[in-house]
Amino acid sequence: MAEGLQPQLGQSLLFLTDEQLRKGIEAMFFAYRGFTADPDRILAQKGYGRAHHRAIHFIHRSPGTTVNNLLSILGVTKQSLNRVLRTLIEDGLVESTVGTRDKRERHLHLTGDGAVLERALSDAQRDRMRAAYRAAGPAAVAGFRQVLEAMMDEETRHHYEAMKDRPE
Amino acid sequence: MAEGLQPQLGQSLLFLTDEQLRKGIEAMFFAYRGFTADPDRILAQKGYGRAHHRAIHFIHRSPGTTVNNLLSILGVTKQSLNRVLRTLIEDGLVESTVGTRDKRERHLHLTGDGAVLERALSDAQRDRMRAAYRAAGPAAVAGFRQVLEAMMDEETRHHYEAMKDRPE
DNA sequence: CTTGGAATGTCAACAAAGCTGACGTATTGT
DNA sequence: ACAATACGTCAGCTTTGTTGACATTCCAAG
Repeated sequence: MAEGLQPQLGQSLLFLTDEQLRKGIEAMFFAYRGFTADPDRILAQKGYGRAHHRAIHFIHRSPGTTVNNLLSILGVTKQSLNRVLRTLIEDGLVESTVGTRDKRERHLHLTGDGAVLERALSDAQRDRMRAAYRAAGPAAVAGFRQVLEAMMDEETRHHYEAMKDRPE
Repeated sequence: MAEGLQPQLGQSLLFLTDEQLRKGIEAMFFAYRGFTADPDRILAQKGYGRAHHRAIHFIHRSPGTTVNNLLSILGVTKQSLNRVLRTLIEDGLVESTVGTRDKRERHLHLTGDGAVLERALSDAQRDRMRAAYRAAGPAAVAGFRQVLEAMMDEETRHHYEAMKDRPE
């Protein structure tokens, strides 16, 4: 809509037109569906949902994390998280142990079975991600990450960066 | 995990390590929350949800589209879409007209009020997108789009590309 | 021309997962 | 001793997905 108005800028700002932004918005919407499709299929078989996947992912990522910490990462209410956590504990995928230093806290870990499911889910998700990365190439991937990081809320970005370079 | 195993590849494949992929996965999760946060606030005020936003977006994008076409773009069941559409029609944001050629079809359009809400929602979402784009720069944006497109399902990508360059 | 099947859209009922609010219990720290 | 914190739970509501049943419309085969 604006290319006629700012000819002196040449190509440099054309990527900020409403049309380009709309394409980006639709790309996010459609890509997110692909992003979740493979794990969703595995989860549906086991009677779980996306909420279970998120809990499993971050417990795997930060073993021993507390309920409160998980809450602030996931950005949901404790009632909502608790419903998911309860089924995972009942099914023997997650174990909750009373804190040693502070006995009010519960530390969360994946069990062997939990780790198996986590692996299946993240393998499925990584396979698609890897294919996309490989198709796009390293420069594109760097840009992808940059834009996503700039799109996060301030507080969310802190969570993201806090687990940025944790060693394997 | 693998940098010791393939020294002959140098930096070239390091962006495909499990760790890099995991970071991309988390970036998608966290960024999507930011992506939807601003419209969600507007929608909540009016008593609508994300499903209403999606319907409004694509009706705006393709005026006169049929329910069936919208269904295949959104990837939900017709019953689910219908509930959303019904409230939008009742509230006078969308109008549904019986098809002239085929009377089974309903053609969907935004009303004046509907266009006002659409504008508010897309302005909010574009503002964040624009800030992210501006912060990351044009090269990063190109990579962002490339990776997202590679992440879509085959069928989804066809929908995406079908509305790729429709003129304003 | 009729009639049966396919396509389109609507209504009803249920499930997953988010939310608020209230409350109980154990533990910690002042 | 008492207030604050961490966690769990009950009850109830909302949004948005699902399946199943049904009405309307179109089209094509007989």
